[in-house]
Amino acid sequence: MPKLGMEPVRRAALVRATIDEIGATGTLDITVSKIAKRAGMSSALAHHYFGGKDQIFLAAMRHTLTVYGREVRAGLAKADGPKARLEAIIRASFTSSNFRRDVIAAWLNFYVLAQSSPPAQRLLSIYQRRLHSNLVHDLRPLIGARAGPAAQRIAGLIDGLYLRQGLARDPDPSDGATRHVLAVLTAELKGNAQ
Amino acid sequence: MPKLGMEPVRRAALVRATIDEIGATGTLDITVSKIAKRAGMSSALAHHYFGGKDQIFLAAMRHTLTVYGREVRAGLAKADGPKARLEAIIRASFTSSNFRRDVIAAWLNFYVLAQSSPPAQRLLSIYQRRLHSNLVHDLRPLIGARAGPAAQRIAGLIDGLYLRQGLARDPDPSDGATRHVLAVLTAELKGNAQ
DNA sequence: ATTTTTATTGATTGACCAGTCAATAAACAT
DNA sequence: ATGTTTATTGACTGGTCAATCAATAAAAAT
Repeated sequence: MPKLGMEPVRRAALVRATIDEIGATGTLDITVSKIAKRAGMSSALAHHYFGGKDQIFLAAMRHTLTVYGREVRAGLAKADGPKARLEAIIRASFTSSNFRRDVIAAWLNFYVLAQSSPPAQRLLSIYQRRLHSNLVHDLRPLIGARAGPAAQRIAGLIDGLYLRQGLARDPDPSDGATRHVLAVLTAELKGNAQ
Repeated sequence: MPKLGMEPVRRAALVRATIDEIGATGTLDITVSKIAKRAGMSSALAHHYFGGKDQIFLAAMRHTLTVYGREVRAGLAKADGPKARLEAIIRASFTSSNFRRDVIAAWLNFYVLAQSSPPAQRLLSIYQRRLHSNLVHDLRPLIGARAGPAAQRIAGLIDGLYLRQGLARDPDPSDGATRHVLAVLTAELKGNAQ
């Protein structure tokens, strides 16, 4: 039965199945067999393509980060001027593709893993640095030297609201979180945060 | 050898050992045997007093929450007026006893667990509601109807900065986080966040 | 035609671990 | 003295799971 060129198809299926499985259980305590079954293959094949459980999960997070990065860039492309660009960055963090229950569950487990796994820590740092430098880039022309601290506050607020929303029982539309961050952005631009 | 009245001693030792062990590994993926060894007893005894692994961890989080609550109350007792009280609440979240690596690791794992464990979810809700109502109580006299949304932003910022600090490699003194939250508080009080 | 590469899985191994239980013994109660 | 409660553990059980491997087979290359 072997059709050639299956590798990318299988990898993609495993990545999606991993996020689905994490979303279904909430935990990273899932078995390779379950992921493989969800992706329609044997666990041996999953090992064959990824090598091990950690690498499957890291691939899933790399994918999540790629999707997020794409959304940020898409938003920035349409934005005109620093303020519009800042709003685009903030909105991108709460788009429906990043704000789904399963994706949030993956993020939470990713945070936990980042404490003990250097590759996960590295991946997380990439996300954090990118967000920070994106924010600073567009805050600087508006508030100069205060851009750095302001960016830290906004980034912290994004992560915190993301976390809180992920744990809320009611699936509040991401609107609330977005508006909250925009409100703080406004305050930062008015220079009243000190 | 049995000395009587060991139960509270053993329980306390297990709670402390649990947080230490989580801090050492970063994961909740720890064995009862490891915890028990760290606490100087057999795993059977740990099971005897707590019943199961989940219950040991929940007890550890209940303890953490108790310590945190005590610190909030201690801060509030010394504060005079709404603004000083708000500052006390914020400072309490970042005291050295809550801001230790192992405690933060426990929190992260607690967030993950809260997605799938109703008792953990309940415990987390208690923390969140308490923080929110504490903030609203002292924001209301200062900014009236805007207290609710402002409290959500401040609570989100606290959680987000806590999370970010927990994942940073350099153990930045909690000062930075505290100052950031106080800065946003100032902005909220000036009424410029919308 | 046959060798090599790619795809695929069932079965197995080796390790780990949560939870149980029977057994031991000190303290206390009667 | 005898019985009961509390403390304690070594040993065991049942189950789970990551990772490996040998075996099967289709496609591609020679």
